[in-house]
Amino acid sequence: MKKILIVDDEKDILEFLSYNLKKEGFSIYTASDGLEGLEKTKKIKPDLIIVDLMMPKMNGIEMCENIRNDKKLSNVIILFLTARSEDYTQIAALDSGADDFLKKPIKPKLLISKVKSIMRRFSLNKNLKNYIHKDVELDIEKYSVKIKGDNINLARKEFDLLKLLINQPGKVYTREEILNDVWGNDIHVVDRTIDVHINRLRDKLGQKFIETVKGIGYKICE
Amino acid sequence: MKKILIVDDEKDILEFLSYNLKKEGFSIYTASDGLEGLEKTKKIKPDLIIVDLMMPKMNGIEMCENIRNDKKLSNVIILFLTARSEDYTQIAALDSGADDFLKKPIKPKLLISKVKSIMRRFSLNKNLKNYIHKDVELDIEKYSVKIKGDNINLARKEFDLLKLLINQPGKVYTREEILNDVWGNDIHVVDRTIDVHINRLRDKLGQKFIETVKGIGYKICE
DNA sequence: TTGAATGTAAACAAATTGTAAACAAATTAG
DNA sequence: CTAATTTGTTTACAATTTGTTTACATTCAA
Repeated sequence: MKKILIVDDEKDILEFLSYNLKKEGFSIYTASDGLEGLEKTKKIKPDLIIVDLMMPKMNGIEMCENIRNDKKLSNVIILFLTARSEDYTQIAALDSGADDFLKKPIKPKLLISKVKSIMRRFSLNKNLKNYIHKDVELDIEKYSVKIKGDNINLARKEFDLLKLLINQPGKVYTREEILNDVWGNDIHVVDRTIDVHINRLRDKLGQKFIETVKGIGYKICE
Repeated sequence: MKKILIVDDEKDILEFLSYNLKKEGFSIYTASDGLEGLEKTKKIKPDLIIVDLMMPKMNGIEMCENIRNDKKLSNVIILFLTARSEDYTQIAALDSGADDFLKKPIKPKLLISKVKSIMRRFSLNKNLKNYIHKDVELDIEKYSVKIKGDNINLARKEFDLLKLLINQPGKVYTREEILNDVWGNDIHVVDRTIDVHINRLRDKLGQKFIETVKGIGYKICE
């Protein structure tokens, strides 16, 4: 499920956007100022951020710049919410790394269309995603994994498994989730196969990188 | 150099856009209706298309749909030019696969900003004429390849394959991507054909230049 | 303490790739 | 035009890597 973070200081707008986007099946998170938005971005790692240009504490452009300067977050799509459509504002926003605009007043149909369209566009390039956690760096495009800068070699299933887990360090992935994501619904393997791959990953990544949650599944240590 | 195709039936607008974009260093091509636009898209393979919504013969939306349905062209960015900004029009356009909008009257600064911003997202160095990586030097125009300055002879398919891979050293190209790019999606050859060509490339370029990523595809060593 | 869950090594199965060779198609030379 | 040559494709099989299962050891929590 695609995650969308909405950042706006006006409660009405937050609710309005949440309602309309939830209806379309997106996972919605909210924040009410730029600082909170930045924090949640780091925590949640949304696929898309819809952010108001004018906000207290940290405005949208500052927030956007902060995000673009963080290598770990560089893949997120940023959509600006703007009341005024003056050119100079848009230019500043574009330079700060915005991907698109939504003009107030927001019309639900246009909102949905735009969000879907921009998601579609970016899903073409989604293989550019990188994940960094602790000493481990994962580059989807290069299919490479580095530990402290040194390349290590992972087999395909090991890579896919790590890719899943590293999506959200700290989150426990059940065996069922893992089977569904890494193997797919129609392929049936014994549960214990996962354990074997986890074991091999631990050999390569170090014993402490992946934690067992007995009775549930596995997670990457935060 | 990035190629931009502008499709509009109004000569004034074609000239206005051409002038402003040429000044920024883009290669500009033009067409005056949707049909011509579609043909030129196939021939030129532009990075970006700026297309008027309303045109004779084939309107922008139809043209856009046609392009989106052709897998070979699916990466092109499409920017709509629209006089009216009514929502229903925009929605139809977004659904047809448009990436963004430009509203008439067009302001040069906004145009440039928008074009650059949207290009940045798709910043693949596709149309460079020469590639140099390690000891290997590839000249697209001359169709020649040098190793440490010495010419070597590559067959056409070998050349095309190398040209693709050397686009982004380190990036893994899947067999599917390779087939799509080197052979095109309407020509069907067996997967293993790729392997054979890779093998021949290795004989000529040295065994260590191209790396196998088992289960995925091939990449050029960084 | 005890039983279920997990770690782990080893055996086995399956998939992928390297590579040579045969053949087909396209190109070039005569 | 035809023959010779080059290029492109398929195939077969060996080598290698990867994936899965199994069996037994170990751990952990009730």
